Amino acid sequence: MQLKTSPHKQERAVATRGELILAARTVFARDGFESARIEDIARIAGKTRGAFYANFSDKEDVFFAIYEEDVARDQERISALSAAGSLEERVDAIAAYLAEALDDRQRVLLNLEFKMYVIRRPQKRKRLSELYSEMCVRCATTKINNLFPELTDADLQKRRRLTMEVGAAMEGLALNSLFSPENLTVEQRKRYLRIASAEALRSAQET
Amino acid sequence: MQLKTSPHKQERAVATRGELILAARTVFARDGFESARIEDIARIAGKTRGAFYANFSDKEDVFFAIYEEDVARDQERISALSAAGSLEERVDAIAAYLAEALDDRQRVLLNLEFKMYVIRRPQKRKRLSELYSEMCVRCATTKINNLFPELTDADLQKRRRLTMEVGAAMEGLALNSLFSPENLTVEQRKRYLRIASAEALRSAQET
Amino acid sequence: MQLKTSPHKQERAVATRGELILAARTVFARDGFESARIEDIARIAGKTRGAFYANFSDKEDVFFAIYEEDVARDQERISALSAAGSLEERVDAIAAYLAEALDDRQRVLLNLEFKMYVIRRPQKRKRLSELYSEMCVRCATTKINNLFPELTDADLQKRRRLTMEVGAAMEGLALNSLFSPENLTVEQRKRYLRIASAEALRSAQET
Amino acid sequence: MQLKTSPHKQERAVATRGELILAARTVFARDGFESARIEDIARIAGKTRGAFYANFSDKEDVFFAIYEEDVARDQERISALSAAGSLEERVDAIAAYLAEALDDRQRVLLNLEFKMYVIRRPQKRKRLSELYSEMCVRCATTKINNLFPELTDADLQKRRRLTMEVGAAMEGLALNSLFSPENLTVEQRKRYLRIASAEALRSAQET
DNA sequence: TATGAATGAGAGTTCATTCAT
DNA sequence: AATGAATGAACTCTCATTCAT
Repeated sequence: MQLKTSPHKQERAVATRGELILAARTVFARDGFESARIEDIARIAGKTRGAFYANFSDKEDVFFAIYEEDVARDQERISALSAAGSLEERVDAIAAYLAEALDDRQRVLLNLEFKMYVIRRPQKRKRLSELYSEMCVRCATTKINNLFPELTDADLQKRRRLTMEVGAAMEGLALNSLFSPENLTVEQRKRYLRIASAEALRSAQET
Repeated sequence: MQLKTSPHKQERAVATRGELILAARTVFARDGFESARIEDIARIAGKTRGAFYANFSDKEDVFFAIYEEDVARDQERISALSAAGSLEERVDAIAAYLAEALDDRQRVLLNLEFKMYVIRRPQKRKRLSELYSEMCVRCATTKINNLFPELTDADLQKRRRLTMEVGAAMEGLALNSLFSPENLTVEQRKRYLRIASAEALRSAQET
Repeated sequence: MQLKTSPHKQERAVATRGELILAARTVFARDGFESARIEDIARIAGKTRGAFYANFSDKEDVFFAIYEEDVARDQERISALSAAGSLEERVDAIAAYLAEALDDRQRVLLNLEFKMYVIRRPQKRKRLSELYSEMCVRCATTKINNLFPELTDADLQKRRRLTMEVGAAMEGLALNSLFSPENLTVEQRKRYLRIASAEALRSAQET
Repeated sequence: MQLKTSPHKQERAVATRGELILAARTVFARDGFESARIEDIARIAGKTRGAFYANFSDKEDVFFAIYEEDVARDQERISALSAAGSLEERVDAIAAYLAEALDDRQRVLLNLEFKMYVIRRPQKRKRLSELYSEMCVRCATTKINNLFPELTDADLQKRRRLTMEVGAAMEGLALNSLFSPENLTVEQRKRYLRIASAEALRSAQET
């Protein structure tokens, strides 16, 4: 009943989990949650189904683990954005980050998948409450807002709107440029992103 | 095996098909394409699986039939929009139509589902080519543009952009307000819609 | 939505269900509930797993269906026993019936299996309440007691004891003669049955 | 890799084995052989699966080890019963021992489980032959018979019958009082035990 | 056209068992 | 002797689809 196990084992276990999550990203993005097969995830990770179930309770479990990773990563990256420079420059910095995120096909598809999943299973929100509040935090109260001291604390609601609106619109553009690249180019998306950000920011400063 | 008082066979068949499509909308919107069960569709339509397979070759078949119906319906409705009035008024008319469409949860979910389906199965595009070109038409070359004679035929590309960009952004907003209604209200979406439409239109008129 | 289906289909469905139950008896008796494989049941019935699941919700479902059939059958048979003749003759009739039941290896094993199942899952009793009360009825208040008008209604408790005790003892003998036929022969069981029945009856008649 | 203060390796190994067997009793009695999970056994013993496989070759192996322990224990205890006193007193002593055994739910369930196991796997008898003959010895040729010098050696068969019949009947009563305690109380079982023992003994003395 | 019994491939999940440490 | 990560066979159950009627 020793809880201390050899470092090798622990390392191996962590590595396996990481490989499985990585593989799961590929498969969920490629096939969608429903069509994703555990066996595919395991095989891509170079493991078997058994290894999968040793690390996750079920398919939903990895799915959420991916989301957790993404939330953590985004928060870190956004925190790292510089708060220095003119308003213009800071808008640029965020726009660049968003543009990068939107260029990541896998990331966009996983986000869409996750949102559809939650929309269809409102009862899962309870279990997701932690993740969900993290997401809200990420959207509204993270460092992103510190980038804009022009918006006082009293404007929390507005900052939320700002973030959500621009993010949402961009997601729609990303989805549709995957759906129909001929009609909605990456260039257009970038242009729109700049316009929308500026507009949203401007409107948030009103009143 | 007497047929009762019901009308001609053909009429009944058409009615059955319609009822099945209606039921399929409900089920696809509720469960998503993969999780949708043929039996549920049939039951909601008051039929059995047999009736389903008498009318559609498979699950994908109804799915596309729904899309066809939607494309046709949108074209009709948009054609019916008045081309009279000031630019402002015409923007209003379209915005009102879009707002209505975005308020229809089922419609939004079906659209998302369809797009995800196509994104994941690029090879299906060939089979979808007819539908797909219809969709492009709907997006760019339909009567919607006739509403704006200010934009000359030479600006076809710009008109495309106009439609796609605004539509895509709105879809993103719709998705996210389903995902997180607390953070993105219908009111916000409507406000954003007006701003984005005007901006897009303005940018389309440049040069 | 006609509920009336062709007689052929109905007949076929009923026949299939019957064949599956029959096969399930064989498999449950041979392998026990846990080890019984649905596929074996289906194959022995000449069907596939799908047919099984069209007729039963799960493994437990057939298991209980078998029990229901057995309860019904026993009640019928016992009702048919003649209430005429001397006490001796009536004891003989019941003893003969019990002896027959105990000679049926499959029946004994299924009964044991069912009892073990319930013992280990007390929470299942709620769902089993109907079956369970039927069983009690079968044990205590059925026609079996009418065979012995010597025991007045006031002695219901005693009649219960009579039935349960003898039945239980016999089940133990049946189990052990399956377990160790060399040490406990059928002959012995029959002799013991007569003795125990008479003794139980005698003791039941005592004040 | 220093070994702590614990005693010799061998002693630890014996202790581990004992703890595992103890845990296995709990789990087999609770879940049955098929449903019993090695992991549960190990966890209850405060060990891991590895410890289990270091001590037993497989699940069947512990199962039989339990049986061996039980056989040994019963023989010891029965040997310890006093052969002094009147016939009546000696019957009482044995009846008391049986009553105690039947009150032990775990013991009863394990016994039933073991018997069902063997009934279903006649081929296993070969491997079980040692155990099996031990069991027969326990049933017929142990000290239990020495308690009754009234029964001469010539009556070995009868003594066997005596033991088996009463034991079997009692097991049936025990099973059914677990299955349906409302209908078959412990009191009844005890009463029946006395009657059956006396009757069996009497019949063994005949001729 | 419509029925619904039946098929059977396929997926998720469990768990006895192995093996490197 | 003991650990626990990993294996992989086996099993239950689901459901799109077929087909005789």
